[in-house]
Amino acid sequence: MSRLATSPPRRLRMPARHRRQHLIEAAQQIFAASGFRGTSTKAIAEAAGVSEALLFRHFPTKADLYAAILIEKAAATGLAERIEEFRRLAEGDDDEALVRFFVQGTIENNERDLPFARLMLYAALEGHDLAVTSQQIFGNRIAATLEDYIRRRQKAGVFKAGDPRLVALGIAALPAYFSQVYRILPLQRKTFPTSEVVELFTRMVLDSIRVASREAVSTSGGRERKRRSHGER
Amino acid sequence: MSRLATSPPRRLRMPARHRRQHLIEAAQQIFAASGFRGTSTKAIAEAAGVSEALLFRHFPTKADLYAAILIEKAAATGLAERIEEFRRLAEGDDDEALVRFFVQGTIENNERDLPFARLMLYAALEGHDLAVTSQQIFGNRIAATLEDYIRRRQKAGVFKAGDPRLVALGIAALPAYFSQVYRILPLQRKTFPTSEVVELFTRMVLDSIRVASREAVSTSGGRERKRRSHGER
DNA sequence: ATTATCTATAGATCTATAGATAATGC
DNA sequence: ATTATCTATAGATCTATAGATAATGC
Repeated sequence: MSRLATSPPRRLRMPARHRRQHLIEAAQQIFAASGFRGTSTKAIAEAAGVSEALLFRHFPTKADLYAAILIEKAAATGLAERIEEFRRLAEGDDDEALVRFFVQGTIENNERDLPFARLMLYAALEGHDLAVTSQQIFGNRIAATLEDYIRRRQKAGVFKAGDPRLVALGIAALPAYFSQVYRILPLQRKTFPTSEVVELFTRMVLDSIRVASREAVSTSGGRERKRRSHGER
Repeated sequence: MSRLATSPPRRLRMPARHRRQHLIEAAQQIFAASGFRGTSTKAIAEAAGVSEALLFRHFPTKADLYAAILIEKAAATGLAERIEEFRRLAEGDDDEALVRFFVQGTIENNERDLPFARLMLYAALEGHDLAVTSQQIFGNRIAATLEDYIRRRQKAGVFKAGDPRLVALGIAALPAYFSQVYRILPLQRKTFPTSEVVELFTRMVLDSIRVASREAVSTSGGRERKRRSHGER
């Protein structure tokens, strides 16, 4: 075989730690593109530029590699800080700030690591539980915080009635569905700048959950009428 | 009937037409569960109770079978009639009826054929275009009708401003995302009756798109109040 | 006679392992 | 000496085909 001067066999060695990390990243791309069952270890090894044997030396099975990705990435997404800030916001009464943070965070989080978002969607479809899955898809802790906030604001007469779980889902739906259709899946050609989407959705969400304007007689009937005019809490 | 050593392998023959249909239905279940790449022809043949050879006699390749499902089902979902009725509604000015029809139709359509819904999501992720895909996921024609309606109502001063494509997506998001999280994917254990979801989401959507003042005055008043009481239909 | 179906199998691809070899750190 | 890496390959599974056989309709 003729060997070009520029590309010698060039085994480049890496310490196990680095190689492991490198493999995780390469594998993530491929799994994100084709799902767990649709991805071969050969494809991963090629993408990473190593032999399959090396792959199996780092991860005893394909499933182990997949699990490593989920664990690794779930931690690394900076989700922890996001939850922390969200919690702080949820202690106050600034509905608009809270909603904007949530809407924007959801969209930007997906954008920041699109392959990971795809991977999560695949994981949900393929039914890999690993707990991580369901946690990531909707972010259980964030969801719980959001629900508590809704409950509190409903009691204060600021938010309309409705099962908090459903209301929370209705809020999450806009940024989540937008991300899916416009970013994660290749369904729409035209796209929108995130800022425009965030502003529109923030307004839509607020209008959908808050009791209409302060002085107007409550339009949506029923129990909202007992809303008080003094500050909540 | 119990099948003991005496019972012969009981070949039950079907005319090609029926068998073809039968294979399509069996295959749909399996594809829906595991996606195209995650599904083996062996698994399909077993589910259908026939040999792989027979499968390949009806469909030259696995991809042909998959395509046949998409084509077959896309036509059969009764989507055509739904679009027609939606068009009629979109010619009038009854926002609430239109939104309720859309929200309810989206959720019920998904419920009616959950495997197909899963299949479509897989198809979108795996990138099988077939045109059908993108058409089904959001229903291009329905989307276009909805956008036109939004545009018209914005001009009439009834709906708030905002890119009609984004507003339409914001409307679709609630029923679509709900269906995904609660019906298509196995993410939540607790569930909600469709009627409750439809009522809440219809109200949320209307409040999110209509100009506030209008809300107090216009069409939806009396009838809505009556429907809101928690009794079922 | 025609058609639906099966068994058996080819050849490709997949996951995983064994054993050899080259680079690195001492 | 240790560690990272490779080549080669086993054994399972996958898609698809060839050729045989049983049921059906005339």
